[in-house]
Amino acid sequence: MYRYLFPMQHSEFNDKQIQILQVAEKLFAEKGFDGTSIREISKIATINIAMVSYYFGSKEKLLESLVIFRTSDLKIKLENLFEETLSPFEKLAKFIQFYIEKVNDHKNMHQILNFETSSKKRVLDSDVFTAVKKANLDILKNIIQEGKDANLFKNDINIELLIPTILGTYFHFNMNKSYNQELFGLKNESEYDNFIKKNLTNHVQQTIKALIKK
Amino acid sequence: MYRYLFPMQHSEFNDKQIQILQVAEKLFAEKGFDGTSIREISKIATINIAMVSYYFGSKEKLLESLVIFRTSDLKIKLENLFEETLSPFEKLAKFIQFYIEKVNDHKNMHQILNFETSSKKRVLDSDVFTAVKKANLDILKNIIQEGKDANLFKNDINIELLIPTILGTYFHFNMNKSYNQELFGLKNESEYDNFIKKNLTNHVQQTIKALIKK
DNA sequence: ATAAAAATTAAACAATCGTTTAATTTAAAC
DNA sequence: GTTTAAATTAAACGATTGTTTAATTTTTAT
Repeated sequence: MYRYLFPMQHSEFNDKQIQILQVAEKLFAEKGFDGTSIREISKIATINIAMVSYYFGSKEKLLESLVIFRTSDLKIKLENLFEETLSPFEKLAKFIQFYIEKVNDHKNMHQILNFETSSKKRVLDSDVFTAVKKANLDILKNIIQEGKDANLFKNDINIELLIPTILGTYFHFNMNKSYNQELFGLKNESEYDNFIKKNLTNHVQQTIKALIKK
Repeated sequence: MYRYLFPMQHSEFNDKQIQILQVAEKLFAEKGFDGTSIREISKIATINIAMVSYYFGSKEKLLESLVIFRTSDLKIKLENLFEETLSPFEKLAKFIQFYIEKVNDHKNMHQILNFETSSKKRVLDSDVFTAVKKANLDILKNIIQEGKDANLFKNDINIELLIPTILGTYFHFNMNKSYNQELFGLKNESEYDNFIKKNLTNHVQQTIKALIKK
């Protein structure tokens, strides 16, 4: 009997651990942390109940490991965008497109984080997310500044409030999924996803553009 | 020993029931439905554990009763607005202000609903909310139409996506409360609430206005 | 091939969960 | 004031929770 008691800070997870993390991510997103039992995770992941404690120590530490496992995926990488010869408007549109795309790719993790960060039950190490959020915000700030310098964007823009509008629109759309599926006549999953990629993304792009253009 | 076994469809709740509902609302919002125990509710509401089953039948039915208890509060009442001699721009601004104000007044209930409607654990009677959402949407549609008729608004507006932007911006701001408190230097609760009432509301108003104005 | 380490298992653990019980107290009706 | 109904209580219920145990199997290293 061996025990993984060291903290998993550098996401050195083996295949079995990743298998557990993926099932946990799905179930936590669908039913919430408190609404998901270890037995349920074990059953779907086809492992023994004891393996969760064995690999992660506890249910809470499983959540912490999941966060560590996914943290790197939350950062948007747009550094390359700045080297391209795009106008500030084009850069902004791409930023929005990539951001929504990224968040949509990891919607389960974001669903979990949205609940956990507003919940008073558990305290997740928010420093990591704060850093990620600020890094993503800085990318936007640079684009806006470029547009200001080129005399294309307004000067009195509250950049910090653009993120809530960009992501908030997406999240709110997703939080009312079945309602919106009916409202927009999106019959299946692929139509729904396509609507996000095209219509919703375009709506957000147009919205932000209208707000900031001089 | 008597038992309240009939369904509570018309929110005829007595003082004790309302007391329980208010505590439950707060705790469900803070810790989630599954993260809140009946014993915890009872303790804070200073009632006996059995009273929840006595009055509501079960924990799930307590949630259903809570939804019924609050449903009427979710509708925004703006009929009077149409009788005023306001321009479509002013009406739109007022609509946004009232909507955000209303949602902010019942943020706990909305927090619960946001989780429950996206959760696959329980199924709330969504017909009620769908009706409320559509009614609120219709008010906005009327305002937009008025603006179109007056040749003030664009003709190619996707009205259905305006709501996600209006409410999504607010919800996303609230979901990252502590992050935003630091980012905007909002030291206490009243400063935070004031920021929503003024800055955030103004931001949303400007955003929607910029998007739709011809 | 043997020994040590790691992985996996079934079973049991105590704690907590929502719910029900039966008895008692309080309030309402006559 | 007596009777009936409603409200409230402490205690117990069985089920489920996360976690640990001790034994066994599998893998790795020598």
